[in-house]
Formats: sequence, structure tokens, C-alpha cells
Amino acid sequence: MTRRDEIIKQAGLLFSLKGYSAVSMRDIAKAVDIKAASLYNHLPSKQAILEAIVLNLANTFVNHIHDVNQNPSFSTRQKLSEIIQQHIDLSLQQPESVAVLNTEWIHLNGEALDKFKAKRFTYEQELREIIKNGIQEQSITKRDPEVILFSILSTLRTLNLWVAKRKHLTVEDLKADLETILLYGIIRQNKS
Amino acid sequence: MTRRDEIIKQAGLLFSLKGYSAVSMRDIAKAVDIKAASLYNHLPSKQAILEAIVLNLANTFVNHIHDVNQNPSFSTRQKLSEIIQQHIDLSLQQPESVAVLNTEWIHLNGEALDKFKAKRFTYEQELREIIKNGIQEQSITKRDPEVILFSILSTLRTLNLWVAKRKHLTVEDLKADLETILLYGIIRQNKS
DNA sequence: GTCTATAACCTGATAGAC
DNA sequence: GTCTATCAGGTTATAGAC
Repeated sequence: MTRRDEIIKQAGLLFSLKGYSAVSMRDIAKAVDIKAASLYNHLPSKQAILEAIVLNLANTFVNHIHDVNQNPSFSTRQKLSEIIQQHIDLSLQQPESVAVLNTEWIHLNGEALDKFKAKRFTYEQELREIIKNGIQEQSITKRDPEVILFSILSTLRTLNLWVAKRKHLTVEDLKADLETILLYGIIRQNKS
Repeated sequence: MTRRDEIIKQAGLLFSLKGYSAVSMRDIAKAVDIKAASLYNHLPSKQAILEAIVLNLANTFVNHIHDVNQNPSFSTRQKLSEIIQQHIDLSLQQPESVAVLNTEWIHLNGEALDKFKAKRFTYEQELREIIKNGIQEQSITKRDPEVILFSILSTLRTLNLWVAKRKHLTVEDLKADLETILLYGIIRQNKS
């Protein structure tokens, strides 16, 4: 890991704990045990650190859902399963980056903000397409696609806030339960 | 509306847009058209404004779920319905306060932070109880109660981010769709 | 209740020595 | 690549006039 990567990693942790604006370059410098001025030898600005974290992870998400959606061997059900898995994995592996992506992107400016918004829109479009296809082929219930989209996305996007605490479940059990809950609901149907 | 209320309202709007740390007392003062120093005639500190917003709304949520949970005439299904309705209503009526409650509480300190955390825990406990009762009486599927709890809560807590945009649906239709999706899932069952 | 002035400190970023 | 020193400006909050 280069020095630059280490700075970005520590900054991400601090941003996720206190928020971008509440973290100073001196705070970040202290976390990597150098002086604030030395940070500028590796990165041009505080903004650049935020951009690296947010755009990097946004790309990971977009690339993944694009690959899934493009794969002709996946059913609607399987596509949703892959997407849920990806969110669980990244929320467990990089909870700080997911937190920053979710809540600190507002502090991006100019071109980087535009890029982020475009990525987010693309991601939502891919998922929207999967849902609309599912409704058309009658594998998904005929409810408002936007409500389905944001209902599922809300849960997936905020997994980072609680998955780490669920240590009584294996990742496989967590995935199985979450998938059942999101796809089949929680109400037990009468079998009569 | 008193001057104090007006300050809190404008501050809440700014906090929800830019985050607590990125909003200065001068920004808040400008929004109510006075000088920053004059704010201190109505409120002791910037912290006090955040406390008022967060704790006030947290109380509203906790009081409501407590009343619902205590009502012996409600079934599990009806209790969940009432809770969903409350989240939709508050997310539409006070989207800024909901946003501040969701994301800016980290900037609370000392006693106020403890109070918030206690309220949040109480809220989750009430919902956890409803879910566990539902599982016991077999009206809710036998899945991990924590996954059910946070899956539903994630969607309800972030309604403020998208409900306002869903103008093609009436509030009643939105509620009906969200309820179906959260409680019965999205996969269309084979009726064969 | 609102103002001006100011205290005491923190902010991102740069210049230039080593 | 890291340091010290520093710039120019922003931060919350207070004192005291009106």
C-alpha cells in the first residue's frame, strides 16, 4: 500500500466517524503520523481525498451491477440475488467507504459532484431496468417500480450501519435471510 | 412561531442540506436576517439548536411507537401498518428534521448524545418486540428478528430521501405499495 | 433584541529549508 | 518526502453600547 493509499484509508475512517467537514487535514495527518503540510506531497487537496473514496467505490458498484445485468444466463431473481450479495460483501469489507459514499458525497464540488451523480443515476437505472423487466415477465409483483427500487435500495445502501454487529449469523445465513425478507416479505401466508 | 422556533427551523434546513459542521452561525443568522451574535439571545449555542431538532423528533417517533405497541386492539399487522404510516407522514411533513435526525446526531455531545442514543434504543426495542411477538404467534416468518428489524427500519428511516419525488402517487397509494412490498415482498408467487 | 467589535482559536493551503 | 513557519481567512462565543 502506497503512502497515498494509506492517507486515503485513514481519511475515510475519520470521514465516516465525524463527517467530512468535521475532519481537518491536521486530523488526517496525525492519523498517518506526519505533519499536515506533508499530505500535500501525496494529494493536491482535501477534496481530492473525498473524490478518491467516493468515485472509486461508486465505480465498483456500477461496474458490478452492469456486469450482472448484462449476463444473459441470469434470471431476474438471480440478478437481484447477486446485487444483494455485492452490497453485503462491500458493507462488510469496506464499511467506512460505504458510509462516506452514502453520506459525504454532498461535500463534493464541481466536476466530481457531477461524476458522482451520473454514477448514482446509472446504478439506479440498471436496477430500475431489472425491476421493470421482472414486472413485465410477471416474476415481480405489479407495484410501482420506483417504490420497489427505493425500498430495496434503502436497505442495501444502509447495510453498513448494522451488518458488522450481526455476528450471531454467518454471512451465508445473513444473505439467505435478507434475500427472503426483501424478496418474499415477512408476513407468513396462510396455506389453507 | 417564536423567533427561537424560526431559528431552529432555518438551521434544520441548512443542516439537512450541508451538514451540521459545514453550517456556521453566520449562515443561520443570514437565513433569519439578523447578525450571528443576536442568535445567542435566543439560544445558548449551536449545539443547542441541533439538540432541539434531534431530540424533539426522536421523542415524536418514540411516543408514537409506544402508543401503537401498547394498544391492545391492534394486531401485529396493524401495528406495522401504523408505524409505516407514521414514517411516511413525518418524512413528507418534516423531511429536513428527519434528515438531521438520521445523519447529524453524531455531532451531539455529552448528555444530549446519551439521550438520543437511549431514545433510538427504545424505538428499536419497541419494534423488536412487535416483530418477536409476530414470529411467536406465527404471523411473521421465522427469520432472524434483527435482520427483519433493520431491513424494515432502513427503508423507513430513509424515506425522506425519495418520497417527496414520488408525486405520481397519492400518499394512500404510496402507503399501500410500500406496505405490500415491505410485508409481502416483491416476488410474485406461482399460484399453481 | 439587535448591533459592532473582538477574543481565542481553527481552517486549507503554500513557501522554502533540509 | 517531511519538516517549520506562515498566510489569509473562517470558527464559536462574549462584552458592552444602544
